[in-house]
Amino acid sequence: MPELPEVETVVRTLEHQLGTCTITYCMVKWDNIIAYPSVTQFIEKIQGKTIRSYHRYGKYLLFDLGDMMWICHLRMEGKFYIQEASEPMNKHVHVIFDLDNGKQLRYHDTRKFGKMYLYEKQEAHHAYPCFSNIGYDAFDERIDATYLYRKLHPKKCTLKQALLNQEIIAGIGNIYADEICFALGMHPETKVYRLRKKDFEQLIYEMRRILLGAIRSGGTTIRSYTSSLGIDGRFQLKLKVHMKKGGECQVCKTLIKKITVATRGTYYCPQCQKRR
DNA sequence: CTTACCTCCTGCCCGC
DNA sequence: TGCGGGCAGGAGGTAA
Repeated sequence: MPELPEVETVVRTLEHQLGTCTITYCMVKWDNIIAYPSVTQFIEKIQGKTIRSYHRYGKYLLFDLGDMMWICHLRMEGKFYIQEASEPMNKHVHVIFDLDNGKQLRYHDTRKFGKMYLYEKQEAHHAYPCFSNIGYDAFDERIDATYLYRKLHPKKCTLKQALLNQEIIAGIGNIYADEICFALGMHPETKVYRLRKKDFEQLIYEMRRILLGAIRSGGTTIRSYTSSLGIDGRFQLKLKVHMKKGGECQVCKTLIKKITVATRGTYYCPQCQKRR
């Protein structure tokens, strides 16, 4: 499940491996991947465009095409591969881009949950319809304790729900939400209105420390996720609670528990993480 | 406003 | 060994 660090890894890898290149031909094999505009329009407009730069916003990838912006969300299992046209086609490749450097950029997505958008380029990110409900990126300087307190203190939701809410902080998914709760020593079901400004300062610090650590190790791999070019992240070795049910807590040796919070599988240490 | 539930999909895991 | 059922999960949608 690509979250902020994995998407960052994909962006950096594609930028490094492809650089500036032109899309000469596009083929869509599963229509529902294309969220906007229509499949026909998407193909028509993207062919002939040059990828000028690569960006990330929350969990979204952005390809700057000059006059247009191509935006992708990998959801659960989306991956990009750069391959020779002669290499065998995997059955889970749903969108194919021929490039002027002779290679193909292939979008692979086992569950077909990913989405692609193609818009006229806008000045600001929030001008794109797919970002209308997306808040600041986790590394955006506008996220500070005051901002989080103002946004979250009136809410009745739990800490884990708040971390997963892309309208407040963009980029955190199920894995890092669990890791951040552990780092804070807070139970994932702690109500956010119990948190003080000081807690939010700590939250921002731990969130960025964990996300940066994951970016440095190339993103996390759990079951399905590999960044483009088959490079696996190695952060899974450093996960402290996520997917560790029945394992010993590294701090206190208590067994890690798994519960469900807002329909998400949630892992935590019952000793280190207390409700407030 | 909040919560609950449904949809999209496939692979995996379980029980028989 | 195989088959059917249940389940996970990011985000958007709708209903209550």
